[in-house]
Amino acid sequence: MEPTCVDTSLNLNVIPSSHKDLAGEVLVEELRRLSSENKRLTERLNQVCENYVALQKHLSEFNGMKNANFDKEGIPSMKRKVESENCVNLFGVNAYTECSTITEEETFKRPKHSTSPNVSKVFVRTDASDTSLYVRDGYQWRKYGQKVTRDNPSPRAYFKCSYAPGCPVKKKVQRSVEDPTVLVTTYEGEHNHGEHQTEISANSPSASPSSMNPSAGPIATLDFIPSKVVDINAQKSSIQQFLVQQMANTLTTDPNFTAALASAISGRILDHTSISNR
DNA sequence: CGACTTTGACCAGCGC
DNA sequence: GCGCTGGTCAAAGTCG
Repeated sequence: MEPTCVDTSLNLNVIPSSHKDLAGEVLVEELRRLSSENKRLTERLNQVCENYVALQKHLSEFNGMKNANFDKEGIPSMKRKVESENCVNLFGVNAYTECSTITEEETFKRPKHSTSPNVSKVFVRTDASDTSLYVRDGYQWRKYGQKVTRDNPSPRAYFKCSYAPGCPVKKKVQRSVEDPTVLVTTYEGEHNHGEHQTEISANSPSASPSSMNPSAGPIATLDFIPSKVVDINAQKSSIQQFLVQQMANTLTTDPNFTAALASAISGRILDHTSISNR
């Protein structure tokens, strides 16, 4: 399966050569600026696509290795660490990916936790300057502990879902060893309350559904289903959709771009009417 | 005043 | 059995 990337490059080199007045020059300048910005975004997108391809390759290699181990031993090894090296953030700022896995280590090593077999990980990139351990995901969490673990100098925070009374879901949040700007969030269990739109981003203490503001920044959105094997094609298309939406949002919310577009269209219309009036 | 966070203490599993 | 480690508890502090 060949990963395909969305071609979002825009042809912004539509510069009317006959228009040499002041407004035209401003517009040309604006178009140049937008062209360079578009180029930057295209480069960024290419980088994301490359990361995605690398991740897919990594995943297929890992799957091959895992199957080989099962064939050889019949049972999964309890010592294997399977997750942290195989889950990579696909995006840049405040974006995430999900690794729907059941941690073998936790399932077999600590029987007392086997009542919550659904374990999944989410990676959220944050600002380098930010040291908080809060990940906004649409649910309300109550922190009940924090611990420094042996394999990671940054503390691990423990949260329980307080969105509904008696909800068994817990999550652990810890910064990645390799990249301290990445928050690794581990979810355990399933919510016993109704479905809820989940929006994942970093740095929102005590995020409650009512306090969420979708316009407050780039927030990735997707239905979060712990431990379900997500179809890779669906993932791909959702990623592409997300990228296109991000691009469209960036352009449509940019007042400079919309103003330039409006003046360009009105200029064209005026041109057209003045020519037809002659 | 209630909800939430912080943080030290405690508990249980695991390896030696 | 003992020490290490991760996970949880609960009292104290903080905030709106």
